[in-house]
Amino acid sequence: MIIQLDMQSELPIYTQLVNQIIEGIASGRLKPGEPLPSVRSLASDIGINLHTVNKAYTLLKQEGFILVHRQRGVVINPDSMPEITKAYMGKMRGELRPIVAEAISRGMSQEQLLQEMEQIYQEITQTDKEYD
Amino acid sequence: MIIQLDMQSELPIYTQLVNQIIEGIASGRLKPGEPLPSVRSLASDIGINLHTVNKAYTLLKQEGFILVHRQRGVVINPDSMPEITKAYMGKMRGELRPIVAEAISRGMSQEQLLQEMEQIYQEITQTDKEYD
DNA sequence: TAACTGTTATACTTATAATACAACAGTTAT
DNA sequence: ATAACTGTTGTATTATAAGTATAACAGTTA
Repeated sequence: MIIQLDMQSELPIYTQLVNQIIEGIASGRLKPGEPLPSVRSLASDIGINLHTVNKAYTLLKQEGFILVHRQRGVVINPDSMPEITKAYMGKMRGELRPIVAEAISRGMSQEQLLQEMEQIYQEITQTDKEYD
Repeated sequence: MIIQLDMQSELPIYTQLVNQIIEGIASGRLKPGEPLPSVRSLASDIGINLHTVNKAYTLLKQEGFILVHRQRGVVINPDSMPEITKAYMGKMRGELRPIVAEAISRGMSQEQLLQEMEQIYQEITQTDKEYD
């Protein structure tokens, strides 16, 4: 699992970590049951503090993306992924809304916008690569 | 212009202000040339500090959504809206990407996702209302 | 026994968000 | 003229979040 951090980003480090791990799952690079580095080794590898990694793992655990066996380590949830709950849909719409509004203000058509979304979806799920 | 703030939100107040004004423009409720409340009156109306409103206005001005005449006040840009620049597209894609990734992880299909986006686009631009 | 695992606790630093109070320069209506 | 308004700027303060540093605990594994 390759992690790319932007220290100049306005996004907190732990948020960037969460995002990249979720994208790893979405892309298939991280498969169910696959182990993740320990909080200490990952922190050491990318040069950040243990607590920052721990915060990201804790969030991912609360949502159900990963499982934590007390002394065995961290793994991608081997059984299931988080559901499409009403709470999640509300969160997602709340995030999309200002993005869509700005696009409209700038004159972007619905077709353009949907095409961008489709493009990103394809980029993430592109099947022409295998990760083993 | 009705402003609805969520003081419990993780989003800063000035960000909520920016978002709501941009959505006002996108929906047509705020038309080109239309005046916005002064920093003091808006701050007073919604019970926040002058500087918080000023920060939101400054950001909107920098992007080109509003114009500020030194002593005349603030208006929605009467001539043009910000363009769809490469920088903007990069920002937009960077915001969409983690949202799409999470949706994929949770098993949402491309069709479902596009439908949500379309729904939000329609909600914002619905033409069955007139704002005069 | 030594090296590892997640977890927890405390303390500290830094940056951002928001507020409070004040003033300046220019405009507008009385 | 003068009072009331405009955006702008400055400084100081408080609160919260982010990140780091150091340390320890309990259980696992080689």
